[in-house]
Amino acid sequence: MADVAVLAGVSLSTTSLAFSGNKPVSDATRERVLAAAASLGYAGPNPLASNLRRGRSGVVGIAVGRLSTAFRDPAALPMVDAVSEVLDAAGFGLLLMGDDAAHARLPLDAVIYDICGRETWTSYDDLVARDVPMVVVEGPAWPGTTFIDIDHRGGARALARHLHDLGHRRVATLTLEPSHPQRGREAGLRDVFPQAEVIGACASDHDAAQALVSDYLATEPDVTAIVCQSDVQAAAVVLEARRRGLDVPGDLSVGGFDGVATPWLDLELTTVVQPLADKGRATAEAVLARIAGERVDDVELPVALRVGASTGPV
Amino acid sequence: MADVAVLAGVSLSTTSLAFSGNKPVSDATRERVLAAAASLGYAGPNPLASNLRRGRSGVVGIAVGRLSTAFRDPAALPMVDAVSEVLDAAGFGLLLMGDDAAHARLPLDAVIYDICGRETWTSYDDLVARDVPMVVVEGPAWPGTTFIDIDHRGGARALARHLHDLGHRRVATLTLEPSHPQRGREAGLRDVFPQAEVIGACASDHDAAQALVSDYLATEPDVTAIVCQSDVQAAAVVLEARRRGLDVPGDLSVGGFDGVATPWLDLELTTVVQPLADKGRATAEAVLARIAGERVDDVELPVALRVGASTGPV
DNA sequence: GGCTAGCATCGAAACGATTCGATCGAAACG
DNA sequence: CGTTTCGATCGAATCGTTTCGATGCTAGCC
Repeated sequence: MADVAVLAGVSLSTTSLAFSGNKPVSDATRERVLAAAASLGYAGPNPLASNLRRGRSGVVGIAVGRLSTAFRDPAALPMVDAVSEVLDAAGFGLLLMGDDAAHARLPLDAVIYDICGRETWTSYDDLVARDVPMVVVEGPAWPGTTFIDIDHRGGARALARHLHDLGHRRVATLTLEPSHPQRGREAGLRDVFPQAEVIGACASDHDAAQALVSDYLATEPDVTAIVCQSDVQAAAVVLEARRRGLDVPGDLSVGGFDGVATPWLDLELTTVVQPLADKGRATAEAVLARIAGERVDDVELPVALRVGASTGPV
Repeated sequence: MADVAVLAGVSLSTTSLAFSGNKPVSDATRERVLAAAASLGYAGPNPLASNLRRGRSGVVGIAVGRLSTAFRDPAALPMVDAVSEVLDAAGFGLLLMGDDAAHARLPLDAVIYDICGRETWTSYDDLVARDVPMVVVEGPAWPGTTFIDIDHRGGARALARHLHDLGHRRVATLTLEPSHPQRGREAGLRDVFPQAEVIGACASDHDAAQALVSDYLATEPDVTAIVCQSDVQAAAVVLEARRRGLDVPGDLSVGGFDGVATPWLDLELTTVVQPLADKGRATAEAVLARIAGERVDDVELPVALRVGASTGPV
């Protein structure tokens, strides 16, 4: 940059300003600087140096655990997509943080913890020590973090009421692996069906859900509805029920959660639709605000029951 | 860090060495330094400063286009997963690069372009100017980049031969949107069935494929097999064929590409299995080598035909 | 014509580490 | 006991910007 300054006949500071635009520079000067840069093959301020000086890297970490697990659930993508969109627009990039890596040396301006089932993350203490802002999505409300969530309990309760209204009284549920959202969703169900039987817990994964439900249905249980805690699970339950000759919703009603597309299913699920993109945007905005040093309030987003064709009267 | 040095009674350089381990430091000294750091609440070297000095950020960008599109295809995840794993182990993080964002200011040590249909990327020129190493996976072989690919053509040809051996002569194909892999796969098919009819082109997306095939099958075409260029497409074709009362593979054989799991399908697809994890590892290793300044040869990985239950004799 | 504003520019001081080459001791050797 | 060797430690230079406060200059105002 110094060479560019000399060639353009201006000072180093002016050259910097010409690139960053942080203070007014006359058009003539700016053009002279850019021309000099071009002729010297200078590609603009070195990001590393710029980062040090500004105390900011423009990189935001997102901890989602193993990628293939985290993104297998179609609910994850639109959310991360929205995060990425907002951050991109603000000039920030999104860095995927694997499970256990030593991210201590990476230049992170903030970190997002998304749907983390694990109650502890190896990096948490370190990030606290470094004073890196953290935003937790549907996870435990750790001290010092900003918390973005949806109304798990309210949504689950609405779905349960819908089933109750249809006359269902004997209901079983397939839960997620122990994690934060799981608790609220199960609680909402129990607000209406305190006795609901737990079939088992598994990730939002087709095979796992199908296996659990297959075993369960083999016992010819006396239930008229199964409430799942994700749409992927619900889709698996529908397919498995049919495979066993049950009609959905004639013989069995099935409820989901998330409101994602299940194109391989020729039936619209009754489910609790959560505003995935809004959640992502709220998350990204919280991140930006915290990076800017502002105080940020926790957020809880509403959900909506969508009645599809997978539930019906008893 | 200077304060830590003073408190520990050593020089700044020794303190740095105690943290980085780049040169031997006596155990006693290291402990003293770490203790001093702990008592001062010093969380280790500032990554930003470290980055500038070392000329490296530890961040590798991966350009995949829009996330929700890129990761909807289950073939994408295991590959990125493997990339992330290798990079993590080497202390690098993976930064998702959206479509058009200005990543110019981000501190990137290298960039991966994955399966990019677009022939140009807005960031390419800039990265060349900055001299950032680039690795292109299944994309165009731009000058200066390292190229990781699989044997699209050979795989597609093997699948085509398999169908030919089963007696098929009238074959149609569903192609991907124009992009690099598409070309090789279609070429492989035409090595055996030069006249194969193109049903249409769409992304590796269930709905899109189903729509295309639905229209096509409505014309009651005179074909005995449909070759798809991804498993997601193939699964959609199977379901759509069945919906129209066709038996697979009795009335129609269907071939895929990728070798990913399609758990919602009760039938194993005949497909070309590509080594997704190997591809990811090869990519990450190429990235690391190029960051280290080594010359790296292009890579082409083999694929394998897997005969499942979606193809059968005419 | 003198005075104030305000814009463009500049100099210099950070930002917080890493690393090269030199120095200092103590152990190993003959 | 003198010399060599090697590991631990240290000083100082450097990485390439950004930004604060100051300066000069022109334009506008009464």
